[in-house]
Amino acid sequence: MTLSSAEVVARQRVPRGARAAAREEAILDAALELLQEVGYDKMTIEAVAERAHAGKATIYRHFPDKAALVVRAISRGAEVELIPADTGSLRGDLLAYGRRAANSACVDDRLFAGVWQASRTDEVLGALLNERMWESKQRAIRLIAERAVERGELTDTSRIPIVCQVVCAVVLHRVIVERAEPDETFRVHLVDDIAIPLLTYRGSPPAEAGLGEPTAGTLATPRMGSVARRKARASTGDSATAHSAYSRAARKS
Amino acid sequence: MTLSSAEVVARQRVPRGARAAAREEAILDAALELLQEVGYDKMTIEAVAERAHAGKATIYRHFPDKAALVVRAISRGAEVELIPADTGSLRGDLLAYGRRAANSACVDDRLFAGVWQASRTDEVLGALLNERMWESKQRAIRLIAERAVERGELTDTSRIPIVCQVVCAVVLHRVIVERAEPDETFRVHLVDDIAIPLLTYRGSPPAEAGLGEPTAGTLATPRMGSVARRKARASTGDSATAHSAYSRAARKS
DNA sequence: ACGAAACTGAACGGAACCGTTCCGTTCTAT
DNA sequence: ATAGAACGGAACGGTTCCGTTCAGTTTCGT
Repeated sequence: MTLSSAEVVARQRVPRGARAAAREEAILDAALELLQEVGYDKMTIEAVAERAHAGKATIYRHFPDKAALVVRAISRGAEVELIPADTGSLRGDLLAYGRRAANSACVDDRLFAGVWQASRTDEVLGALLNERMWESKQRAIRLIAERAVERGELTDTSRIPIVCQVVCAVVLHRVIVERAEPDETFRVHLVDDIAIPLLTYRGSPPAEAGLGEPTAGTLATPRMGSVARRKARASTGDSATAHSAYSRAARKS
Repeated sequence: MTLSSAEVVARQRVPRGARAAAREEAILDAALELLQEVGYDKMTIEAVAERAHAGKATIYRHFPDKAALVVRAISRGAEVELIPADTGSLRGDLLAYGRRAANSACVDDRLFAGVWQASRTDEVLGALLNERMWESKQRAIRLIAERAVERGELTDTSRIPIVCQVVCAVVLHRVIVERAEPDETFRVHLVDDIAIPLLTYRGSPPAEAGLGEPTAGTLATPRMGSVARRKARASTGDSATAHSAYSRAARKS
């Protein structure tokens, strides 16, 4: 009569042991590959099973349904955070990070494009994408910029958020719209022609008036939950203090 | 025995007349709406028929299949090119263009995200997206920058392509990743904190060494055909002469 | 006004895919 | 070594969607 909640919720136990872990890994790898190759909708469980040399039954023994499999597959790669190396200079840090992050950025962005539609109706997936595609990279670039401030290479911190946004955006554009890889030529271009000019620009400071939330009212999907955003803020410690009105408004949401 | 090619190819004639044109318009409108709401894969012919108050048979009388319907729907909106108004100043032109283009950019970018996966295996769709999402906007921004050069507001033309790329990228990022609208606050930010700093930056000129094609070899989809690209080059007349090595390499492809 | 063309709505076959179930085999824990 | 857990493979219902066909109605051209 008294069933533990685990027994009620988990209708069939998830397999344990060494073999089970190996199969699960193969399944998640196959799923992640297919997600960026054909996207969420065209990724079939049968195809995942075939690529992982697994039976469909095994997949459903490990994951309750397709959505859960996708969420697990995507969150798997996001577990290791990429800490930018300290090369001693702002430009060196940016280029070094670009080299290390190029491959994963390429994968991430294609993944993002393949899963974006599905993430509009799946809040968990949306939060996951937001973290992996965007906030994680924001943190890395912010860290690099803050080290440059400590070195004295940079005095104006108000433009750091802008560069985070622009760098992420241009890489996404490169991979998705231009359909090309972020190769070395591109990375040098991104650092020398875009990031550094924006960071060192000495004009009137970023506009301070006219805040206001971005008007998300007409968007079909509710904006992201605040969990991931709060987590990001905590981990970066808000050490860059002088942000433009725009970036402050964006963070507040 | 002697059948005209039209009779052979078109197994059933496409309806003619005033009513047919009206139905076709309603169908294309419905398709375009659904494409940005749910994406290519989840857009069903039944849903298009229902939203257009049309029978499915009518749709298949006008279009051979789903792919053709989607291509026609997307190419429809791209027919009117948005010519930026001349307000007398660079900043004014950029803001004015931003205001006029904000709505369509929002639609375009969501559309892009919804159709991107399908465009990887459909070359026609890919070329269409490239034109509508990217080259069309590039031309507009380039025109604005060239007018600023004529006015004397701008002397260094080498950074114009960079700004085209960055502006398009940041708008896409705003709509797709940040999932917010490109409202007035954002547009001012984009112009004052990003576009103008990049255009007026006076550092060492964009790098001249290390050209090389972007390595698109590992991409599953063949890069864009050259038709749309050639058209874009012809219409802008190559009047900005001094481009960085990066932008020259990108154009050459 | 009247025949032809075009339309809506409904139904259908065929294919794909999800999630489940069964069976015979292989691995694992003890 | 052996019992039981986990596996691959195949098959199955149920659902969805594509593309077609067929009735019955509305609109157009002449």
